[in-house]
Amino acid sequence: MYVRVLKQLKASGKTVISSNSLGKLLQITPAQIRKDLSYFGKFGKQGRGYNIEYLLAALNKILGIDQEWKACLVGVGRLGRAIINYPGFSPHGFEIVACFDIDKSRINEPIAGMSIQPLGQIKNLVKSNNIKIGIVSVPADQTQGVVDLLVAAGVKGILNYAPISPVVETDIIVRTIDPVTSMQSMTYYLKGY
Amino acid sequence: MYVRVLKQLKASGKTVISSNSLGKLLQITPAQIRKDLSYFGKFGKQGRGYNIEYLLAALNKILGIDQEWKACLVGVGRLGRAIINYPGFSPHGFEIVACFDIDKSRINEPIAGMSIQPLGQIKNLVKSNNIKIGIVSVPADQTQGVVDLLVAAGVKGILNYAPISPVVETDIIVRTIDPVTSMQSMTYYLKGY
DNA sequence: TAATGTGAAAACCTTCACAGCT
DNA sequence: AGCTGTGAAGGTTTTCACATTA
Repeated sequence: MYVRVLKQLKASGKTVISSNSLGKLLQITPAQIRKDLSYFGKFGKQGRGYNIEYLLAALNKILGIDQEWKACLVGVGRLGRAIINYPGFSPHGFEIVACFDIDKSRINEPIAGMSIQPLGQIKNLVKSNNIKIGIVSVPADQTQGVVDLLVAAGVKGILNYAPISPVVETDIIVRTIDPVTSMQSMTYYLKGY
Repeated sequence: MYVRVLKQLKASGKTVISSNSLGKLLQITPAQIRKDLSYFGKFGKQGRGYNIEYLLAALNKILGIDQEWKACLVGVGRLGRAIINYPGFSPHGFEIVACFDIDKSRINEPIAGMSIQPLGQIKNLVKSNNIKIGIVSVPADQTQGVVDLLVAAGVKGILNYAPISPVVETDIIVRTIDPVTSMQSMTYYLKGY
């Protein structure tokens, strides 16, 4: 969130921001912001605030987004194709360098400069390309199996688009994107209306 | 998360589950599950566990997903069209009943049984259709404006697909779906590898 | 004067451990 | 025997408030 807003502020030409104004934008308290940042270092100047460019660079480093990350995608259906063609990843240093599908009729089909590979190739390609992130866009009932394949191949992070919570070892980081769950986590607060 | 897993369990034919087994599936402690549920009532039987169907029905009610929710979508570009045609919402009681775009050339274009309307119609249609949720799939720099329009029209929840955090009154619930942010929140833990 | 960084206090959340029910 | 529901304990997170610095 910090990175997202700081980028916007930088683009808008601002150079300095206080925890107070940043808090307004992020809808969190100024104290929270100062405490959050204090865990990683001292990035501000008393009396002035934070230099946006400097703080942004520091956060990029802390978050590990000052480097390129390679990802592969499993499940080249409608959703998978949309993700592969999504132009938002590469400007942020995320590159999808391989994709896989279980459907034999799709193998070797060209897409975005790659060709679709069979699941059997996951281990090879993950290792040889040093891929650390797997994107999973397969049907729910195939998700756990595919996640297990990816983890066995050496992937450390999973971006999961299926509406289930795959079970993984604690050193594997999973982020699930599920619009229905997002909706369902709103309605509780909307009931009153 | 509970609802998601309980549905799977129900589909698999199971009828009862303990906090222990549920914890394994969700990767949280049994005590956490019992405490979570205890805030809303007593749903289990000592010595047996939770009746899956009963707990699921209770949670659906608590979360407000035992009813239909109407939504509208603003921004009928590539992403917007994908969302409108996504078949996952309606089985869960979420129905997109109107859509809007700023682009005049798209007005009245038919899509999924609707026709694209101009932004000026937001207020009318949100009120007349009792729409409580707005889905926003417009470019980042138009998001805040569109969110303001939706809120002014009476929408109480926003599902935001733009990579920014719109500022809203505290009684408005926002959920942002941003794959890049999801990725960026993983890399911190992946740095070591 | 304006704003950070930070101990201390307050608030909140998770885990423990066990009485009590099936 | 097995498992829930729950006070109490233990941790963690957030907020407060102020010394300090530009």
